[in-house]
Amino acid sequence: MAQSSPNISCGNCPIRHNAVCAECDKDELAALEAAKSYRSFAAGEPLAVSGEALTHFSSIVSGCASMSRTLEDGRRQTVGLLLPSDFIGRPGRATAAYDVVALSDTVVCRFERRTFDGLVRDTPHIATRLLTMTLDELDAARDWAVVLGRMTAREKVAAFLVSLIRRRAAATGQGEPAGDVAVALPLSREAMSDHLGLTIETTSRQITAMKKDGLIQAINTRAFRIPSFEALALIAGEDDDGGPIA
Amino acid sequence: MAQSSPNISCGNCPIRHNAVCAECDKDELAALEAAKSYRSFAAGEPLAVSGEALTHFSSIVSGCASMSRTLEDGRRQTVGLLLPSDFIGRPGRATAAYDVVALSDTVVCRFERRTFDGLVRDTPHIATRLLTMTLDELDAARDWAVVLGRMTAREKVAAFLVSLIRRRAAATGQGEPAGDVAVALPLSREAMSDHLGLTIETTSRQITAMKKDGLIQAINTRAFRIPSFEALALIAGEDDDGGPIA
DNA sequence: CGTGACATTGATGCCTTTCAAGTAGGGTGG
DNA sequence: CCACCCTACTTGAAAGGCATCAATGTCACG
Repeated sequence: MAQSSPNISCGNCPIRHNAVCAECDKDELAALEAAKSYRSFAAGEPLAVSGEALTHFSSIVSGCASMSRTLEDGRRQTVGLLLPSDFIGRPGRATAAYDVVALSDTVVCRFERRTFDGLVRDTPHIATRLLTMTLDELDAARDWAVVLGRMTAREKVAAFLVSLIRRRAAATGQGEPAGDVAVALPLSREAMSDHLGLTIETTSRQITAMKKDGLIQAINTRAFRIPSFEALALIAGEDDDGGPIA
Repeated sequence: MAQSSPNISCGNCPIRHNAVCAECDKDELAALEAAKSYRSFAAGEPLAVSGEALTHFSSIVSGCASMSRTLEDGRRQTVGLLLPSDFIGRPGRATAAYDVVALSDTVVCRFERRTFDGLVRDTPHIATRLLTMTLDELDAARDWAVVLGRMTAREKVAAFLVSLIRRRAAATGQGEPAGDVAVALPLSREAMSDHLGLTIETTSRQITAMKKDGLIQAINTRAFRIPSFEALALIAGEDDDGGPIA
């Protein structure tokens, strides 16, 4: 069950320089320290349920969660993969728009909704950071629309791996990945398929085929070695500059 | 060719209460009046080109534009349909992330990029409004991901018509559409297909089939009568409360 | 060592794409 | 004013990719 977690100091926080608090100075941080609390969720637990009250604004500190919507007949589409520093909720809204589920054990740093609304209103450094992050998320969502709308199953799987590897590298302060890289999948084939708009079977078959083609090597079912990141990115529909093909 | 257009007063502006300026008071508006300029684009003209410099932050005043990305082999996905009050550009970025093309004759109200960056920094009412709009756009982009990833061709077409009708109603200050409604398509079958992640042929076939089923009636190729908005929304995967199905 | 969740593999069918041809509407020039 | 033409749209036939249904395999855990 979801549990409160002991507070850690913002100074030691792993997402200190990437989350909504990234631009805050010492004084502002003190105000956040006073208002924040931590909570941990086990893999599979819901952090939010679409349509229901969302009492807190949360930032992922560690772990991984998916944001998704499920249609009446069971079809499900993940609309975002939440990694450390990503946020859940929005100012001025009391209801969750999507289901959010922990994919692995996850810790969040959170603020009561009304408290956070006040922080956004009174702390320009939070407001501007939130705007930047939201604009980034918007670009990411739009980029993903290209994947969902126009790419083949194989391209989708490659694009997913590429984006996962890129985000990992960015989060650890590394530059653009290159050459031989490893990637651990924080999610099941089902969660992956929901993200890609594919069935589990199609996803699995594409992975198998990509192994046969030497694009990826299985370390285990949830971890791959990628002999050539560039080759993978090429399949994902990108030129070798790291951007989408002109 | 793109042309400068005579300025109109913010007081008479059709998007005064919906655009980034919506929350501005009289004094702030005066600053905007001084900095703004208008420009008009004929249908088919580019407002922005992906990867190239974007010198201005623009708001659509009238008309309609599409934001899209084209892959090397010609596959194209529209990532956003821009209607009056929607904006193009983002603070602090000098390069366009997507292609933006006018679908019909379009007028924009715009600010030089650096001027706008200053306005966002110094005018809280603009910053907060921009945040709200960006969060709304993010939700819309995520909602559309469900359509692209999990819906059938027919559902996609229905969802598109529903969203178009809803946006029209919202822009003209009406509530939720109901019963017998008409809708004028501001775009070609091709642009529509790019938005839906379908081919022109599939889109056309679905429209034909929906006519046969009595869901829509052709006024002409670019305008339909919808005998029952509710019936259309149901096909688009929504319950009759206007929200996505639980 | 049995059990259950997760993943892979196989066979088949269907929806969408692809390739191709035909139709309709709008504008132009004779 | 009408024939012509260009573009946009529609319709048809066939192919292909992904989904569906079904079974088998694998690993962790009790």
